[in-house]
Amino acid sequence: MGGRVGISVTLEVVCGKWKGLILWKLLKDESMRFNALRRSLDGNISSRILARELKQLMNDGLVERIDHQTVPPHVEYRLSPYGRSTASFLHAMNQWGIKHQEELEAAQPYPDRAGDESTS
Amino acid sequence: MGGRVGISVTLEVVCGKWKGLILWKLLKDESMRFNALRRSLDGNISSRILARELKQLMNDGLVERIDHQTVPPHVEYRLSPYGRSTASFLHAMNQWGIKHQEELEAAQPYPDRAGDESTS
DNA sequence: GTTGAAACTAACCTTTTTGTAACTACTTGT
DNA sequence: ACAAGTAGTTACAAAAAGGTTAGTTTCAAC
Repeated sequence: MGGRVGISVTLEVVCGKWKGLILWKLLKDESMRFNALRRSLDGNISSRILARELKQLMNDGLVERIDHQTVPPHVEYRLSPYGRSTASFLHAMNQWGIKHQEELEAAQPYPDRAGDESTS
Repeated sequence: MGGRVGISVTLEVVCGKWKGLILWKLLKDESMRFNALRRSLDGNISSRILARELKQLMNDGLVERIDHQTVPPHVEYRLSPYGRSTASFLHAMNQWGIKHQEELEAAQPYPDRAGDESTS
């Protein structure tokens, strides 16, 4: 036994291709509309995925949804006060990521992240 | 444009079901043998997966493999000096995870992390 | 002399995650 | 009238991640 530590909880919340980026974006931009957020994320997250990610983040109490109840819909997403507490580790992760990228570029000519394919 | 930030790099390195736990374990235990590490991780990571995770972590320069070259094999894994720098965000993630778990338990009677299934 | 442990690897399979395309209702701009 | 934008949803498909079983080599214990 030694698995159920804080780390695993945090990873469940933040892991995946988009969650971290969404939180990071909302941490900087205060509040964003659905499609604006969508377009800001590298341009290629589908609405289906974004909707689901946001739903999960709301479920975890990190993101709030403000529906302005207008007829061409106007909905905004923002971090909850608690959601903003993720800044504690997101900043650290961001710092490290920047450093790590430099390390990798300096050390490895071939950024080979395969690790499973045949090398014969 | 706005995707390729430090966060995404860090998530690529640390994400998934096991990487974070492996780093966390090696951060505390200094050096571990393959099967000892395996058994310490909740008991149910397969050797195939552990081998692959370690390979990727080595590829990223975070973990070192020390092969004692004995005939019933004896191999140890440990964090590289650089690997130990992940402590900067792993500690923060761990802290937050512990807090978050308390928040969830206090707030939500049903820990429903589904978010995709039919609700009809 | 069969069993078990060491550190893996290969073939195969299942589950989870992510993505695509089309479509909803309603309104504004052309 | 017709296209486009708003915030999504549904059905379907692909890819990635994770897991199972068995097998390798050599020695030490029973």
